[in-house]
This record gives sequence, C-alpha cells and structure tokens, in this order.
Amino acid sequence: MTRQRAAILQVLRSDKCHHTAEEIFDLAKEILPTISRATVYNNLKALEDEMLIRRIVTEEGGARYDSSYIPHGHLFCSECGGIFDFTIPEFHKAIEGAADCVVDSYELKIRGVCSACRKNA
Amino acid sequence: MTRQRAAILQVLRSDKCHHTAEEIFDLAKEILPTISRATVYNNLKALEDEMLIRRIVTEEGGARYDSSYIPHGHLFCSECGGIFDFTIPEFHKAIEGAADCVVDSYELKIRGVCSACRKNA
DNA sequence: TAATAAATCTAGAAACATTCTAAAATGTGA
DNA sequence: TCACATTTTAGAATGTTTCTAGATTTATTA
Repeated sequence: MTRQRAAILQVLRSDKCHHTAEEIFDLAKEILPTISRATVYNNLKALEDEMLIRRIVTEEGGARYDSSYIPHGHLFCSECGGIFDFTIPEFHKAIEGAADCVVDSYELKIRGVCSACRKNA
Repeated sequence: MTRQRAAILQVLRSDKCHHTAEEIFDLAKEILPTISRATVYNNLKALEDEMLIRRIVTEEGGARYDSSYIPHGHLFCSECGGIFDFTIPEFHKAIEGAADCVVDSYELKIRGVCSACRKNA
C-alpha cells in the first residue's frame, strides 16, 4: 500500500460518483501533485485484480471505476447523465437459467430515466 | 444503401459472430477491396442509429457489433472466448422494478462458462 | 444526355485513452 | 548501510476511433 495507491482509494471512496481514469488522475494530483498517469492506471488495474474496485465500461467505450467490487446493475440516466447502482435479488440464478451457464460475474447496464428525473419532468 | 453499406451488412449477417470493427473492415475488403476504415466506422454508426445493428462494448473496452438490434443478454465465455446471445422473458419489467426507472434499452454482460465448455471439462 | 447539387467515399492525419519502457525513487531485509 | 525488489515517473508508443479535405458516386433537373 503506497501513498499513491492510498490517494487513489481515497478519491474513489470520497463520493458515490463513478469516475473516469482521467478524473481520478486529476483528483489524485490534488493529494499527490507528482503522481503520474501510468501510476493511476497501474493501481486501478491492481485494485481491480484485488477485487477492491470494479471497472465498468460505458456504452461509449470509456471506462469508469466503481468503489465497490460486488456485482450490481448500473442505470445510466439519459436525462441527468448520472450513473446509479441497483441490485436484483436472486439475479445470478435467473440469468444462469436463461443463459444456460455458470455465472462468474455480470454487468447489467440500463439506459433509461431515473426516478428523480421522472418526477421532475 | 450504397455498395459499401451493403457489403458491411453482408459481413454482419453472414454468421453469428460478434465482430470487431477491424474484422468487419477486413471482411468487407474481400468484397470491396478499396473500402476504407472510415467508411466502415461511419456506416456502423449509421446502421446503429437506424436500429439495424447494435454495438456492444466488451469488458476490455473494445466494441463489437451484433447483427440484431433487439436487446438481449451476452454471455462471454471465459473458456472458449465465444460471445453467445440469450434473452430473459419479462426482463424489462424485472429491472424496471429493481432500478426504479423506465428502461429504454439494456445491455447485460455475463462472464462465465458456456454449456458446451462445461460439458467438455 | 449534360450539368448540377448532394451525399458518400477514400486516404491519411489527428485525437484520445491506455500501455509500455527505461530510469529514478522508494521500501525491505540481512 | 548495502543489495535487492518493487513502485513510480515522464514520456514515447500503441491501438482504436474520429476528423478532414478532396475525389467519387448518386440523384435531380433540364
């Protein structure tokens, strides 16, 4: 656990956003001004291997990082641009039946309108 | 509908693979040797806007193209590397309830072992 | 058919996110 | 402290996708 890795974890856990690598780099620089991009990428990869964070890929192809590794769904709101977490109970079993497979992990992305934006409309 | 676009659609519909843009470019070149990369990308984007094909992004961040636009799940087999389609009946309603949202589209990616690989093991 | 306009294509340059490389810095155990 | 392994840094390199400018094709009208 180096200072650099601690700074990256601190950034990830400071709020509930799902940041891009570049955003994490910028925020980590506020803590450690000399940190380099490669260090951010290396540590994000290491943290994902250690199952401490999860990398999620948006529909556009860019990566974002989730401070939790536990599999859950992500709602990408088309109104506010927010990314919201949710879980479906018994989801593993449902998709194992539908896909006829043993599920190691899953990533469910929804494009839609979140309840807050729906109420404001 | 130009010859180029027809060639790209022909490649996409010739088999059940989920090709990358580069693979589609190479295969389209066998039909139209002078076709350019930008044409392939432009047409893939146009075809997705027209809801004739669907772009899916892998866990690694690379894009692959599905010859069907109808939303369905994708199983990425960790043994054979194949990408397999599947559907879950009533899935829209289930995730709308769990995520408290109105679903426009979804993309469900599973990492696991397909039934064929499971039988061979 | 000829002239014109609009859309599309091509080739290569540019942009972007990510990975690699080699050297410098840091941490660890004897 | 010394040697060794690990990590970091800065910038170059890579791979994918987009942009650009000019050429080609297609469609339209006379």
